[in-house]
Parts: sequence; C-alpha cells; structure tokens
Amino acid sequence: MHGYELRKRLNTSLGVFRAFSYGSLYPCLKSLVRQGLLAEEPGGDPDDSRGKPLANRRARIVYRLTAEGKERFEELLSQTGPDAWEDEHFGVRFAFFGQTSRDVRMRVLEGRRSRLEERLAKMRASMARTRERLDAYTLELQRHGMESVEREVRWLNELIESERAERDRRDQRDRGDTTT
Amino acid sequence: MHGYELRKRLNTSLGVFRAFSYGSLYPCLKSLVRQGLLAEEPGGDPDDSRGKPLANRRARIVYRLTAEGKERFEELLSQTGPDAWEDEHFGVRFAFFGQTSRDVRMRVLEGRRSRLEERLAKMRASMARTRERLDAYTLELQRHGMESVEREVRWLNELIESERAERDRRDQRDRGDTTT
DNA sequence: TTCGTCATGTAATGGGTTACATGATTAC
DNA sequence: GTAATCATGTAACCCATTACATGACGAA
Repeated sequence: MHGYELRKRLNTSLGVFRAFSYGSLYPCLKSLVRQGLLAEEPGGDPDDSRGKPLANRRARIVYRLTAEGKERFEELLSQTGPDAWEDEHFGVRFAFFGQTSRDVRMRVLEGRRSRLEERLAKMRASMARTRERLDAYTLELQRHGMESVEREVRWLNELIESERAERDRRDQRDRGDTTT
Repeated sequence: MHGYELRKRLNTSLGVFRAFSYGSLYPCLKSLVRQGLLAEEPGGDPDDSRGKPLANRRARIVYRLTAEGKERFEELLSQTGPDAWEDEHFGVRFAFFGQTSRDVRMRVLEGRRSRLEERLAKMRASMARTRERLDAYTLELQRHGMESVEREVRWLNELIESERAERDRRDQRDRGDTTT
C-alpha cells in the first residue's frame, strides 16, 4: 500500500486511533525502509477513487513488507509482555488479533483485565480517601471514569469467555469426542 | 500550594488525567510566574504527612494566583468555544464546573454532546462502508469504540437534564411561584 | 545501609503536530 | 477561478517524558 492510502484508512476505517499526520507517517515509512523492514516499489499507476487511471499524477510509492519485516511483525504479535496491554498499545494489538494465535490473544486479554482491575482498586481507594474534600462535579467525573473502566472489564470478560468457549470446542473436536 | 503537593494531587485524587511529571510541572510553574499569573511565596515550613515540622528540609515554594491570574482563570472558565468540548480540554473544563456558571456549563455539555454525535455519525458511515472488508476483531474494536461514545452521550444527556431541572427549579423559586 | 519520601530543578530525548512546498487534476 | 483531492515530502515547533542532580530525613 502507499502512504496516502494508508493514512486515509487509519483515519476512516479505524476511527478508534488518533489520526497520524503525513509529517510523521512519511518519515516513519522511510525509516522502516532504512531498517530493512519495508521495501519501496516505485510502481503503482495512480488512479482516482473510481479506479480511473491518472497518468500525469505524481507517482505513488507502494510499500511492501520484506521477509525481515514479516518476521519482526510476527515477533511483535507474539509478545505478551506488560506493554502489550498498556493503554498505548492494547488497541493496536487487538486490531491485529486476526493474525495472532489464540494463546497470545488470551494472555493479552487477561493481562489487560488484571491491569484494569489494579487501576480500579487504586481508584476505589482514592475515592474513599477524598470523597469529602471534593465537589460534586469532580466526584461525578471520577465516578464516570471508574464506570468506563468497569465497562471495559466486562467487555474483556465476554471476549475471554468466548475465546475460552472456542478453545474448548476445538479441544473437544480434536479429541474426537462423541458425546451428544 | 507548592509544586510537589500539586503533582501528588493530580496523580491520586484526579486519577482520570495522566500524571504530570516534575520535568514539565516545575518549568510550567516558573513560566506562569514570568507571565505574572502566579506569585511565589518562599514561606511554608516543610512538614511530613503527619504535620510534624521538618526544619532542615528543603524550603517549599508556595504558589498563589495573582489578581491577573484569577482574571485569566475566570476568562478561561467562561469560554464556550469549540476547544472547550474537544477531547483534550473537556475533562479539565468539567473538573472546574464547580467554579463555572450554569449557562457556561450547559453550553459546554451541549457542545460536547453534539461533537460526539457528529463523531458517531462518521463512525456509523464508515462502518457501513467497511463492514465486509474487515475481520471480526477489527469490527469488534470499532463496535466497542462506538458504544463508548454512545455511553458518554447518555451520560451527557443525564447531566444536561439535571442542569435543566435545577435551572427550572431556580426560575420557579425566583418567580415566587405558588402552584402546588 | 539502603530504600522511600520530601522538594526542587535541568538536560536530553522522543514523538508527535502544524505549516509549508510542489504540482497536476477535477468539481463547483 | 477557486477549492478540494491526490501524493509526497521537509522544517519548525510543541509538549511531555525520562533520567539525572541535589540533599536531608525516616524506616526497614
């Protein structure tokens, strides 16, 4: 894919992430090329959104993962360390769950959940300490923040549950289980 | 208040905001002093958390709003422009609602709500466009993101409703309404 | 004695944005 | 004719973080 389209997709289809600007996207692509993870193909006839070719347009640069790039990508997807479930990375990791093994998926989801439960404990403790000193609006803000976290925990519970169910179904099938 | 305590409060009681580090807090305070919005008072005997005085400790610098600073603060609180309800600022604005007039509060809440409704419309449109192309996890991420926004809209509805109710009660009282 | 807390501060660094430059083409 | 879209890129800037420096104290 070329840079311009990549950015458009990041902005529209994945509305969850904050949009990247060209000022950071293009230098980033170049740096990945220097690292040998991406290869540039000067080809790719420019066309408009309806597929009509536009010969005189500026040439696109189509990027493709190199063998090394794919390796690095899979390495990243298989990592289950703490930064996989911190706020900054969890969203991206989840977006690539389709290319992630179930084992890793479950570990990431469970890691995220326990991270959020830690946070909830801290929030509850701090609310107990500061309840009297704070005005109604600050309290309301805290309450809403906490409910957001609780909601994400419930979401994770459902996801973990369905991963588990899927795994169990698969285990049963593999054992050739014949119980009705 | 002095810098150290300010940072501690920002980290614990207001767990919603990301913690500020000293590396940005202290320079920021100094810059506000240069701008004449804050005044330094070298006083303030250092003490430990139990109030015991600690004579040999490093001296605190207690900051206080100047007249100009208070003016600027109130000016900021009275602004109802778009940036009052964008993601970056809405939380801070809300935290100071206790010091904000009801008129401004309602305009900010309504502004935020219509901002989010715009966003929802875009998300729905993009989901309709991309439903087939995306895998289950990406879709799930989008769905969850959309529900988060919908949830905030419901929260805003409740807040606006209760502001309105409060205003109506006050109007009635001021008119000396005697209807049972 | 070593760690954590109190308290302030600087320097290096990082990761992003905005604004600008270029240039053709299409839609209003 | 003027704006918007396609397409890439650079430079200036902003804002925050991390790591470090200083120094005394209390607790394990």
